Amino acid sequence: MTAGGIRDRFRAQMRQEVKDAALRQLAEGGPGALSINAIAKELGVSGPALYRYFAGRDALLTELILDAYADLTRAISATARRLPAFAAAYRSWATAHPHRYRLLFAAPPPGYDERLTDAAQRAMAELIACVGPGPEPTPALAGDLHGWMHKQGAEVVDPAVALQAVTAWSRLHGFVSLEIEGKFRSMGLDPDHLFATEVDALM
Amino acid sequence: MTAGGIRDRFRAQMRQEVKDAALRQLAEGGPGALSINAIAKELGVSGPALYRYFAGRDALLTELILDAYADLTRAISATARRLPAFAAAYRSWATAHPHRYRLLFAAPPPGYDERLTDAAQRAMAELIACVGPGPEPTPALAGDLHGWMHKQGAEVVDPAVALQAVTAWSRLHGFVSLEIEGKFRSMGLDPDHLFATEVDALM
DNA sequence: TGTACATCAGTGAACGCGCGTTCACTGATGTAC
DNA sequence: TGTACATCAGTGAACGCGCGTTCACTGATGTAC
Repeated sequence: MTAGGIRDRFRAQMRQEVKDAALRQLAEGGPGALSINAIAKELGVSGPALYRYFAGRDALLTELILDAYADLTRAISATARRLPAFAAAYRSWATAHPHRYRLLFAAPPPGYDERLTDAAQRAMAELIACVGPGPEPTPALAGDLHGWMHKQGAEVVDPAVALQAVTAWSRLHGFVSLEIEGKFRSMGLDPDHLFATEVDALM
Repeated sequence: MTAGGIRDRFRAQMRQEVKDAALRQLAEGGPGALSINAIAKELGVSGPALYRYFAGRDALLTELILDAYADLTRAISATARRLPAFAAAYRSWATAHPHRYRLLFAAPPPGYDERLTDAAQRAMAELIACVGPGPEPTPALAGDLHGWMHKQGAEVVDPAVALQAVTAWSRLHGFVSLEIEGKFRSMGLDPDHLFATEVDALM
């Protein structure tokens, strides 16, 4: 099953090459530029060959999203557990891989895949570890937050901390997504300057 | 030129029907579901017929984006000039027309169209009218902000006000885009509750 | 060490589909005399 | 009021393209005896 046979190694490497080519095409062609045939051509192989490695276009796309979540989670968990460091790491990852960042928020392939929400929650757990309690949530909201953390399992967290994490994420996402769409630059504003201001206000 | 002849009226109405069908398809099929042929079929007309009304797919898309900006601007300018009212109107418009809201941030059709940035700035001007001065921007940022408002023409605005507007927009966009992608709901959080909290913190 | 076999990567043809766009054309309709 | 003409909406065929996916098949290669 987990054999390290020659064929298995070859398979793993080829799968990675397919994914790399897919990301390259997403980066160049914008979203919706994920084409089995185009990837095959780039790898110098016929289209149907890729079906040895992925069940189809949707399976490949799903894996790219999962990889993106995992990669982002790795990036943000490698920092000090403080909000400014988190924010900087989050932004760095997004601006370095804008097409992958977009993947996280685009409509997922049809066929609800539980692995996607799991991956998202793993990233969120990192953020929760970086914030302190914010304003006390209203009772209704506290109930929601409690239910969410319960479903997520593991440790019980102060709802005021959970709320702070959600708020920070919302603001960070707003900033980062405007930045990668070039909205600040098209207004002649330097994103670095703006970000410093925004991070100061985050806490 | 601006004749009100029968043919002109017919033309205008048909153009509108094309755009309506286009929006319907965007709403159902997700982004990238804008197809000349599919629209024609929905209108019970052959594909090439639409070329009487729009130069091509890109021209149609550009007009949809311009319409969306204009419609959003109308919605937010119809409110009291206070930030909470602005935020509520902005969110209402976005959640009522999520596919059109996405259009505003998706990659515009190739061939840079100055009308698009103009439309965006008109919306931004409404926001500026709703906020008071925030924290004093750093000198570099103040310079950027000054240049931006200068290019935008008209009235001179305190850079601290402009910064506050940009910040509010960034946060609002973060919240709204997470909401319309269903990220809060998938965490079991009620967007209404969250929004109330976020708006409190906006000011 | 040598041989037979099972595994599996990759091919090429085909299916059915949809896309944006052009072109020459028909036929209705508003308009000018 | 009646007629001739210019305008223009819409058609159907065609072009060239790309897509995801299936299928039967070839040929190499690792593996088991």
